[in-house]
Amino acid sequence: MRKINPHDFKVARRGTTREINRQIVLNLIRAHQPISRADLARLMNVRRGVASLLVSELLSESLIFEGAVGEAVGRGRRPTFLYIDSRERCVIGVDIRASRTYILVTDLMGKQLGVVSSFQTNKDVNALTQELVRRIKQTLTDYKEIGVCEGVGVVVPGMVDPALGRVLHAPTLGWRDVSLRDPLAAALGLPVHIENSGKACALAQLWATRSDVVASANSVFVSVSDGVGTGVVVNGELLRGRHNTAGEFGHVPLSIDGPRCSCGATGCWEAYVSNLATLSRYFGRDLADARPRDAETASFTVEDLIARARAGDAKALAAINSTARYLGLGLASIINSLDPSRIYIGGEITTAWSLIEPIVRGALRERTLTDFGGTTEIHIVPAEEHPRLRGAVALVAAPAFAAPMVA
Amino acid sequence: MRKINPHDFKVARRGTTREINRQIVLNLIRAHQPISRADLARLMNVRRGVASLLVSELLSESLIFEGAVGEAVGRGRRPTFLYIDSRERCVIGVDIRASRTYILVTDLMGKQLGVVSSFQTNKDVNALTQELVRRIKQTLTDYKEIGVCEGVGVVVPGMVDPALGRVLHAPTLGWRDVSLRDPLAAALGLPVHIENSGKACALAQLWATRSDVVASANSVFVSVSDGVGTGVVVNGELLRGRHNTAGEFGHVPLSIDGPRCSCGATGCWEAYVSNLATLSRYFGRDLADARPRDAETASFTVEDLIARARAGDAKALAAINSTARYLGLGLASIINSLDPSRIYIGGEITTAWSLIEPIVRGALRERTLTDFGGTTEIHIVPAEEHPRLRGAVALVAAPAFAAPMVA
DNA sequence: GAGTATATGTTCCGCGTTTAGACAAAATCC
DNA sequence: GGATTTTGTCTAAACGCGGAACATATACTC
Repeated sequence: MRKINPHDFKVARRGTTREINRQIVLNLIRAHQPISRADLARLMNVRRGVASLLVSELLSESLIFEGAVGEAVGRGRRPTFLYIDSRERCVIGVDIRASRTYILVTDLMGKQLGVVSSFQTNKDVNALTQELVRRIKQTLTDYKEIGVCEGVGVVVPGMVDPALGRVLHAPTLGWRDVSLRDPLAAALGLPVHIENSGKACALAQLWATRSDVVASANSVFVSVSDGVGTGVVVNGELLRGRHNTAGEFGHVPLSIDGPRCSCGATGCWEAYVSNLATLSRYFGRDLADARPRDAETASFTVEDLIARARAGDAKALAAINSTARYLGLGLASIINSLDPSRIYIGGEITTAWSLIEPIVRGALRERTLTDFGGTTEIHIVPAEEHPRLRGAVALVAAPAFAAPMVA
Repeated sequence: MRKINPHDFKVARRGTTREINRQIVLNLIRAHQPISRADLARLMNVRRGVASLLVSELLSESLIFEGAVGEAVGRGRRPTFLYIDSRERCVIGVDIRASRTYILVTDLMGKQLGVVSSFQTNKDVNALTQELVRRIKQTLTDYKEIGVCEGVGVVVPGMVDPALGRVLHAPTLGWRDVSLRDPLAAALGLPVHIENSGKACALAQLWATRSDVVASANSVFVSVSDGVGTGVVVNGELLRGRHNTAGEFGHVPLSIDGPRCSCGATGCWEAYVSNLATLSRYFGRDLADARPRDAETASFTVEDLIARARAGDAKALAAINSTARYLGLGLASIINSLDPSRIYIGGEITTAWSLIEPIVRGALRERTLTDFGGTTEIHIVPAEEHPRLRGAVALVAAPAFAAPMVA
């Protein structure tokens, strides 16, 4: 039951019906390919004639293509299968992180086309832009077979204004109101989209096409690494809020008097569950201590910690279990406030999921308001799936499949 | 950019375009009445012919009516004004609270038609249902001029399944999985809708037609009274979540080690800012103390406390200021997680808004992640506006104006 | 191997709805 | 009283769904 905004609405035009159904066909092909016109008509509950016309429109725009004739199930004419046309079209995803920057090339369906390449992040925006341009151009010329590039998606760990294409604030990069999209787009001659990495991760899961897991239209992505990034999907749409800053659950407090957080406040969830917090707990240091780690501990990662815990180091296990508990307590807040169908968790700590799940679940049950809450689906997203890069790619690929704005 | 759910979508039919535009016209008349066909056509950017046809459809269904001919602005034929037809049609709103139950009759536009009546809540569901039926029938026969009743909206302080029409859990009423809608509907012979009161309050603000304030499509309603109820509106739609339990910000913690909350957990926002918490703070009692208040303090309300504070009672002022600070800290969590365009606050504490606003704002700035956050619009909704009853009414009236589900 | 049954994909026409423009009605200005 | 302007209605064209017929292609049966 959505209210029509009487000051900003979209009237349905003569072609609106067509536009809607066209997008539905496109999405059905995306989700069910290979699929025949007849099956499309059945799924949509329209006559085959309508489906045929919609398909021929998409064919003429070469958004889809006719593949081989399929095998008939019973008797009768065999169906011609339709596919999203991702041949000779590619998308580039860029994940800028504090330490390194990653690049991935995929097709329009998000299928990985090469290896993930990376380089050290130069925090000078101009230098970074130049290096990105160089590497992207290199990639596109090196591999001619990947075809035309449809666009570049860039995700950044910070606040972004996607409309203006600017990074408003990225603390770990030291960026404040820097222009990123337009210089990149100008130098590459390609459309560029930028977005916050937490939001992009949520997008990636929303738009993922996996046969085993159906994407959830109400979900939250929680990325636990140096900080805690979150992205929220409501009704199949990314929750942006007034200033595109919605979804910062990392800075909702567990205890307002708790340890100091990188954001300046105290007791944020992030200050309890970030990798830094977990390691600090292990090394017995004050969580609020921001001094650089000494040489011994500088290269010690959460993965190392988990390895030690699995090897029987009780102190390591205790540190991880503690993080697990706080993780669950924070997830409970997300569940109480949003009641999502599913929560995705990414980040290094998830490699210990088998160890920590019972503790997370226990904390969850402790603080969720309803019994449902404690049973909320939790999906672990391993780092190998590159959720941020997938999200960057989705920024480019998804708009073509989105529902038209109407009413 | 909404994703089309490939397993649950709505194909656009031959009449879908018209359905959409019909609803737009209805909403424009609702928002701008009195308005002429020609003005509708201009607002919608369509030909007058189309607007005329849509209007005549609505006229034939007597959803709208033609009023007097308006005064011409310049020269030319004078416009015939159109209005939502709320003549001879009424809606009944019911607000069930732990202590008392309130009834309000309005027209389809939510205009109050009589006085708000109330009676002591009988916590036995059957008895309460019978009394409600008796009183509603009485009201409808007493005032013939209010016309046909379009339906009854009921709001309850607890978890509701609007689809099944059941109250799943209402702690203050002691209800657990009770059937409320169907018995009422059967006895009254009228459509009945039930919903959680916090969600209804948010609905009320979304659907309110006020010339001075434009409703916000991204807002949060926070109701501070015995407990803390919240309702969230995203993209002009009530946020329900998987089990219709979304929006329980009252049980997001400020400090997990804080005072015990009615929900069983500790340190919930509610445990810091509810009326009980404020009063307990004044009386110097442990916030976690659940013992019944003694005779002296039993009838002492937050309003009394505010009166004392305004009269110069330093202890009273301190108690209120403390609540104000916690209120701001909790609102910061809402802003960080949802970044709404506007927050509505209702409840007794708001009568002290002039006293507490600087403190609330200060706490807000302290914990919001961005500078925008601290400037989020806050609207006070006074009790006299009966936001819960308005919400109950909106449950009945709003569906007729809602956007069609498409794509 | 011919005939029959069944499934896919195309084509044609009907009808509802927007789009465009003409026209009548009503009011003001000169 | 005539010109001008605005409202509201009406008609024809274009568009796209709805329904059904038709051609095509395959498998089964005798």
